[in-house]
Amino acid sequence: MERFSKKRQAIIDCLKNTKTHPTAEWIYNELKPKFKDLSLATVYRNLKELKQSGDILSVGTILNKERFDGTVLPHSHAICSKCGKVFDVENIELDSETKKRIQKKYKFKIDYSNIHYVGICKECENRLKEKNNKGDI
Amino acid sequence: MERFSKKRQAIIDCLKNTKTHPTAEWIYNELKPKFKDLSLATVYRNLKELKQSGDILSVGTILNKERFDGTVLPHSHAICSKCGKVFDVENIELDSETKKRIQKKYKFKIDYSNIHYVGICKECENRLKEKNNKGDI
DNA sequence: ATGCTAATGATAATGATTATCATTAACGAA
DNA sequence: TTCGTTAATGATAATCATTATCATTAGCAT
Repeated sequence: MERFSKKRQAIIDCLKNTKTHPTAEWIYNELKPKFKDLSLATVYRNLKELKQSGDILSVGTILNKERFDGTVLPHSHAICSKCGKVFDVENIELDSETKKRIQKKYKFKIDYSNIHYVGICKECENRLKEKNNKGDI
Repeated sequence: MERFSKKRQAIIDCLKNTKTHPTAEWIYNELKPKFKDLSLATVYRNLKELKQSGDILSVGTILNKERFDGTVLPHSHAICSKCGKVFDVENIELDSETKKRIQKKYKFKIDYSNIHYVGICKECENRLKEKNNKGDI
């Protein structure tokens, strides 16, 4: 039977209390001061379990690292392809006719759908401009 | 100046000629019989470059492996969360008002958007049923 | 307080992807 | 056609995020 562990709860809280979409390592560094004996393995283990139980979500693998999300209400993500920054974005309802068609055509049972808006955040755009200007000597 | 390499062309062709959404290793195994001296590194290298140049797309990292797509016309994907199988799905136009709002609110320049329909394919559903029935002895 | 075992810490192992570097091959110029 | 330049490659070591292992610790029912 599952037990109530302080570290698991801290991981959940950490994720619920940030608007960012952290990696396992970020959460580890965040909690380490409070739990001196915290192990990175514990963070990975719990994130995996919490994801399976539906208590948290995964945004997917961005820039080679999995990113997590404590907000389970339906919403989308805007993702910067340069720095990997993620913003929560309002949910939009997808055409249910399309969903039905997919389920029928592929005999595929849809559990949920994700929308990712991929692009460039302001900071990265500015940084790229800088670089270009320097090249124009 | 970029040169025309037979192996790069074969990798592109391989991707354009399959309806699946392969991993680097799958492509490697597919081409190995024709190019006895093909190296896995060459496949990885080219996929990375082709992705950057926009000649191919990445479906994302599924079950810990990056999956590629030779179809660059706008479309979506249905993804089985059990086996990782991917189906191409008709494109649907997302609400442009929402996009404008995102760009303004986050000062975020959207390049493109992805829709993933996550669920369970027929084969996996059947397999799960099997397993459950066996448990009911 | 005791016993059971889920949860953890430390760390080795795994496995996908990338970097390195010597060699090969594409291709423009002679 | 041959030659020279250098992009592309093969082989493999290195990287690094994630997972597995196992001895120890700590929730919690009794």
